[in-house]
Amino acid sequence: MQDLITKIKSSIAISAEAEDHLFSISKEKIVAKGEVLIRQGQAVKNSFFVTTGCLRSYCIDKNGKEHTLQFAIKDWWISDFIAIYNNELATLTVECITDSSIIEFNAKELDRIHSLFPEFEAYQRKNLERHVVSLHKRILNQLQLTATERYALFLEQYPDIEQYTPNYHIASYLGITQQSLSRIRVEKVNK
Amino acid sequence: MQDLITKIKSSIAISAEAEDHLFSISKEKIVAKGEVLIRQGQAVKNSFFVTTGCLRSYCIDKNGKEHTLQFAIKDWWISDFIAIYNNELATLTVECITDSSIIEFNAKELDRIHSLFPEFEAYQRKNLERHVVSLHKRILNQLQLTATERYALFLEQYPDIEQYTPNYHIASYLGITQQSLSRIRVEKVNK
DNA sequence: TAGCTTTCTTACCATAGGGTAAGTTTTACC
DNA sequence: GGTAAAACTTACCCTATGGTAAGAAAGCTA
Repeated sequence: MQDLITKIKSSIAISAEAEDHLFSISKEKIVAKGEVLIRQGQAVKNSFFVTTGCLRSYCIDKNGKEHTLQFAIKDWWISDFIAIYNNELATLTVECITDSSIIEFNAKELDRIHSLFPEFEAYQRKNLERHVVSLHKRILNQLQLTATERYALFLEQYPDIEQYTPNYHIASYLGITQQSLSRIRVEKVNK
Repeated sequence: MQDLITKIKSSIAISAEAEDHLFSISKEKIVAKGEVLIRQGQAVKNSFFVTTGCLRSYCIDKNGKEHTLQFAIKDWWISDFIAIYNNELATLTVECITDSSIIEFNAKELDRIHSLFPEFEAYQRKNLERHVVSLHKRILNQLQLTATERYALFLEQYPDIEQYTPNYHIASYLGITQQSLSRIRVEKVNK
């Protein structure tokens, strides 16, 4: 929990009351590799802040193929924001790739914190802005780069994720099959 | 300008002072088809709210190919948020696809409005959340749908955009060539 | 309405990446 | 340490989409 408080305080000043409230709605959890926190088709109640380990969110298409939307490691948030925003059932599955420790928040309680303690607004706005920017970049990369280039960029941008996750999850994030990623990795070694 | 005020008021209550301030930093403009409001490689000062017409943002890759990040029609915002957030030169070009009327805001003044009039925070948060959700969906669609399916979905989601823009811009948004889009359109007609 | 410009279509071949399947290697666990 | 499961690689052929080029259609403008 201290990780989250520290992260927030690096961005804004928060009162003792606000900190207490945040603490009161938080639930620290240890989760095991393979555990599913949100399952496609079911209701979504929570958002998660990761303190150790690695989680990912993905959807399963009509052919049963998985497509990874996001990885989350230390200090990142993960949930099914599509479902939360639209108040729908989950379109994503959120699963633990490794044993992890997380802080669980009820999404509605977390949303309410902005009206209770407006000091969080600026923090959240910066968070969302950064998120939008990184999504813009990802879309542009997907449009203009080859699979090989996207993989190189992934390793450069997220050097810490590789250690946690099998390559086929990275492949599904990049939009290619694990076989293609394997070929790319072979070519890279031979250069 | 009334369009923007109406849109904001549909989401939050704003004071007369806030409305006045917003008005004071706004600049209504008529822009012609082909006009470039932000050019890749140059400084980015402004964000734009569209009241009529259609604009798009795109980047040009190392082979000179254009990739459309976004279209913007009535009631949408457009700019180079990557550049604004990172305080960098533009990675995108924003151009008018048709004669349009827009409201121009200096990005820094627009950002400052949140500390001057905190009532805008909630509005902006909702805006950003919606934007994140739509980007998540776009990424998932790009990962799991074929070009044909993406085109059908585009027409369904944004039926108003087609009338403003040549097909090759839509193709560049979908991540395919205009030749491929042309083939897709032929197949569709024959069904 | 003629003539230019822009946009769209068609055709041909090339290529990146996919699907399936069969290994091989690594990891986890009893 | 042996065995099963998970992850990765390789190979073969296939398909969707790209590149280039040429031509047709549509839209402007004189």
